[in-house]
Amino acid sequence: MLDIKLIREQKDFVKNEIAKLFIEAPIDEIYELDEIRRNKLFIVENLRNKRKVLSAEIAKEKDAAVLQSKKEEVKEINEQIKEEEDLLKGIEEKFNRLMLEVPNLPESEVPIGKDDSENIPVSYFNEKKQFSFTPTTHYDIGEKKKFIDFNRGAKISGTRFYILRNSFAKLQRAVINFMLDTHVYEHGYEEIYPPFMVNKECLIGTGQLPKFADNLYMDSDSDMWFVPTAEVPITNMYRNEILNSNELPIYHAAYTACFRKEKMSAGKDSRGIKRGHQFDKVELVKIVKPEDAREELFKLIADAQDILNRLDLPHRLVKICTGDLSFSAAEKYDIEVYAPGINEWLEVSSCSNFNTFQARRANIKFKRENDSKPEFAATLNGSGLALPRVMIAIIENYQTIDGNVRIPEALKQYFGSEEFI
RNA sequence: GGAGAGAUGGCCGAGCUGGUCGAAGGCGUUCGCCUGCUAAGCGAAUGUAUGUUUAUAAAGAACGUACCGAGGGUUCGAAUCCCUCUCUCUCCGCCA
Repeated sequence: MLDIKLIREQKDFVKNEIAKLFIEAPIDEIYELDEIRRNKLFIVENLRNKRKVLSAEIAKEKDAAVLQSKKEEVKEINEQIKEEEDLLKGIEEKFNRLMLEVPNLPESEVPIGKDDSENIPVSYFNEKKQFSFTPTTHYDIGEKKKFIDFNRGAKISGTRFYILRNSFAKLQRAVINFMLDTHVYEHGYEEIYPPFMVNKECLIGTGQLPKFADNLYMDSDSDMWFVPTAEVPITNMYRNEILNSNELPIYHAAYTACFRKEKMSAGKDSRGIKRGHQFDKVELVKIVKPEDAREELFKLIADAQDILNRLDLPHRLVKICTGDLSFSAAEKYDIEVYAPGINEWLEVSSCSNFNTFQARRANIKFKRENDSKPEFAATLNGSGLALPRVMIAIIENYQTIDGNVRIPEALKQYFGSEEFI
């Protein structure tokens, strides 16, 4: 959520910034509604004050006739209050609804661009591997060795579900442990195991709702929503809290399964394990002082990249342009790993700085000093990393000519004496 | 799932026979005094959000409104009474 004062005082600037995102937002409407809202609030508050004063007089009034007339007077005021309050409530509901639909403003460093075709790969890491044979895909290897069971996955759960078996299941578990261990022991994150289901407030807090409900699974009679990413439970741990500045920065790393309907990408990426309704992910979340947000973003990106470096996987960093920024993000970088079998750059991480946008929605504040005014904190997050695509990259990059997969050096400690799977 | 108890400010904890209660008291924190140093002692300050007016380079100031788990109701007036919901604790049942 944006600061209403920013819209109130610099409406044209806000409109200009949002134009860079190539989407529409009802800024003019909000601006007008804000003024109407404040006028109405003023009226209501004055009426309430009148009532309060009269009530205090009634408490002291001795004369029965005067008492009665004052009571009547308050009753009339109450009717007015009721009327005005109803109007105010309607105005505020609309105002809040519109405010929740306004996206975050981009950082000035974000390149202007219409859509993902204008994202900019800024740097490349680790050489692509040279193969003496034509590398095949992870799904061919997986099916041949019976380590991925697509048919049974579809049988028990439907399309876009698969079953990992045997060595691939073990590999995935090893990668999860490896990533968590690295972030927790090497990068200084606190490990978190959160619920995989959350209430609606959380999803509003981090910005998935109200706009993106169609990508979320939920239990309709208990207001329980499956998390689409650990960002949601982790960031919302601090919802409605005022943190001490000595608690900042907060670094959290969490493994969760993630659930997404992926309706909008129907038909896309249907082959393999690249895009499913359920996938595992290790997520990094930071809560920091606003002035530190950008610097923390680059540190977070480095932490995520470190996983790929330790696995010796070729990857690149892509700067996301304004038109491809997600709703809540002010600045975003994707990390894409190269998979030689399917010959694609796969997004394994999306690292975003939200500035105070999510904190405003989730009401996450901090105090600089004991006696200073609470301020909104900045939040950031990034995958560190998304499992299926790291699996694809490992399988396809480490495949051997005889159809096996060599276990990467960094993962050996998670296996016994095995060299290949 | 059944029975009962509870939810108050950073924390603890009064108030709950309705009326200067945004809320006693204590602890904590901050500032000042005192003091070889520290501790103790003494004094003062110390919730959040928002509106109006005013002011500034900023910060602010004055006044108002809302908030005692959430939402509704009764009343001239609700932390206090009534209803619904959520959560916590205790006991019983069930269970990975």
